[in-house]
Amino acid sequence: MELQELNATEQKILSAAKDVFVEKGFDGARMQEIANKAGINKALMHYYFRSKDNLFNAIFKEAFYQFIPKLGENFKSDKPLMVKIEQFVVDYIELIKAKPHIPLFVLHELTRNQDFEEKMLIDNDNIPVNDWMESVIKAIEREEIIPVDPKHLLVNMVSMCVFPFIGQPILNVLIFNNDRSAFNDFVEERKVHIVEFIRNSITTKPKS
Amino acid sequence: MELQELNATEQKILSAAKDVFVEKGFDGARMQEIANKAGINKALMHYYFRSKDNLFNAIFKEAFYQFIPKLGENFKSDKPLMVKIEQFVVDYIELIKAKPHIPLFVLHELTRNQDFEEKMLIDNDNIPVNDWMESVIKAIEREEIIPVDPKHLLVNMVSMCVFPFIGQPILNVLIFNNDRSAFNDFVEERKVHIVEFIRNSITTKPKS
DNA sequence: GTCTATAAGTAGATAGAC
DNA sequence: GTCTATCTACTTATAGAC
Repeated sequence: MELQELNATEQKILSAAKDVFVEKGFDGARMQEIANKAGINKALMHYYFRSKDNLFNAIFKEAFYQFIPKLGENFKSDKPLMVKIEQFVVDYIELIKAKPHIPLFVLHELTRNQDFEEKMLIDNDNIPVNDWMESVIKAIEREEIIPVDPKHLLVNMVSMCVFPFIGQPILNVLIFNNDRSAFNDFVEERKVHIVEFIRNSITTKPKS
Repeated sequence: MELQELNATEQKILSAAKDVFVEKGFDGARMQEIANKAGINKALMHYYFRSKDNLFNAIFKEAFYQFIPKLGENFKSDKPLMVKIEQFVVDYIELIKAKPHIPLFVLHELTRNQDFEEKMLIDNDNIPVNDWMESVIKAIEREEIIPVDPKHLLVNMVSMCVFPFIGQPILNVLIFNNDRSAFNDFVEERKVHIVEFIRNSITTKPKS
């Protein structure tokens, strides 16, 4: 989306579209439901956005970059690695807590639409994985942490933050006996737990 | 599904249905495509399975229990916890490698269909989370591992095994530059890496 | 059991009045 | 810009011949 002005109607449509697409997925979403939720009719949606595909693309890019955290500023800094990891884990869990359905939605749609790579045109500059790699290697050289593969460490960290939200329906049944507040408490605990779990695994300091 | 006899046609339909539903999801799947893939026509599908919903339910339960690993035999044993963890990680990654699209499919459909709990009638006996909990607590008492919340440890372990497959399209772009064999190597490495990562974090032995 | 033909309903999209 | 009414295509499902 360009940085053009959006009138109130367009904004209402986009907001409703995002709600419905995220909840139902592209295939399950109905233009009629989006129109109803936006308080207008279908014809007006097609006036602003020519097709369902167009409308979807308009909301997906934003959802995608909501899911891909901006590691940039954090990892380019010169703080100790564990400080950066703690900041990432806390911020990322907080982010997903606010929009818990975004990760599953994004990943499902990416799998559905194989040629997304061209569409999304992910610019690796915006998502500086290389900064993360260097950051870990430096920490190893400084002997802040023991030798560890930066890619696996990154995937471990992200997995442990995101997966509970994607697997929530199963966790709710198998672990929390459908007690919704128990799940929320659990996620809150993870901000501390994940950092400690990683720290115990990779830091050179003796354990307490 | 009961353990009744299934004729060849039914099996062809079920097999085709599973392929299409898992690839496209319920909303994206078309009965016509399933019929084509099974080498029959739509009418015959409706003769055996009354509706799309019926056909879906027939394949979903199997997919679900393919995704939920049977921890039973493993965790009821009296082996050291790290031995059990290693066995779980290796077996589970091998399982998902064989059917890499099952996890995202199952989780997406569970989210789509809120009342699945009644439908699936998950019997907690088959999925003995309690055995895992006791197993961890025993290991803490024996001082094989340091004190750690069994629930978080379970979620950590499962997350690190499953998430790479769910997030594969993103990992492929951000980390592996679309080199598919690099992803496969990465997953293979994780069988060892995850176990070591957990061992370093929770065992009482000094690090090497 | 297996097929062809078709019914009934719904989806996305457009025409055209205001 | 916003609406009502409608078109066209597609989807699930069924009727009925063999």
